[in-house]
Amino acid sequence: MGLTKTQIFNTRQNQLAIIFKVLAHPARIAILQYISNQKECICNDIVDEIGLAQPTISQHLKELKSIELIQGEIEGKKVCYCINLKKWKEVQVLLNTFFDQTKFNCC
Amino acid sequence: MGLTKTQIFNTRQNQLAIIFKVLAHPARIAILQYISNQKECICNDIVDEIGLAQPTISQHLKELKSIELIQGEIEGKKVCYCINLKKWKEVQVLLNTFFDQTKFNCC
DNA sequence: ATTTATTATCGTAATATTGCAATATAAAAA
DNA sequence: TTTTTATATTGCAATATTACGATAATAAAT
Repeated sequence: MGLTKTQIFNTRQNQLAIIFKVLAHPARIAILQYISNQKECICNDIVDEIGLAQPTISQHLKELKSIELIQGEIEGKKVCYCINLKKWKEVQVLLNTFFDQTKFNCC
Repeated sequence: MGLTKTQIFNTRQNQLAIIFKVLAHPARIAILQYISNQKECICNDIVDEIGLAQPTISQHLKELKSIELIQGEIEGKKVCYCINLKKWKEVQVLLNTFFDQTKFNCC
């Protein structure tokens, strides 16, 4: 096994799980925090800041891009990574909806 | 490798990542939704509801318990699992703080 | 006391994730 | 054109996660 049985869950449940999974790494949390506080957010600066190898950071950035939480704008040989504010807020609403929809009937 | 370098991140970043990781599975999302909408939240009912084997559900419940999102009360040979409302709200606040603290200086 | 019912734990196979060296790609600088 | 700089991709080793059969543990029912 080792394979999540996504087919037995609904779209919303799988969507939430994917979002949580992308956020489930301290490096990706740190990258998001760093990007959001910089005026110039260049990949190479992130490598210096975080302390992981360049390919590792590149891979984490790819995962953050996969759910569009960040977007990269090519500027010559550099890439400026930025928070996708629209998606960021959408995700926050989605997570809050999940937390608010629990009804606590039990115990 | 395959081992997350937690030591290079701060406590808050690691704490957030752990919470996100616990929530990063559709079965655990489904379990939380199911528990929160039942008056009687018995482990065996969860097994019937979700469609994964009993040991698998038991393992997922253990992970949810590990960050105290749920608590289990033994009732004879059954166990009543409930949302830990205090922790639930704490986690929601923690996640919202993370989302609100991004400042979007860039781009 | 034995059986039945409910949940937890162990062991293990399959798959996923993490991290990095090596290398590729692409654009600017020399 | 060659070199340098910045980022992405590939390939791989180490570790983690997912799922489940087998089994243990515990309490109720017979």
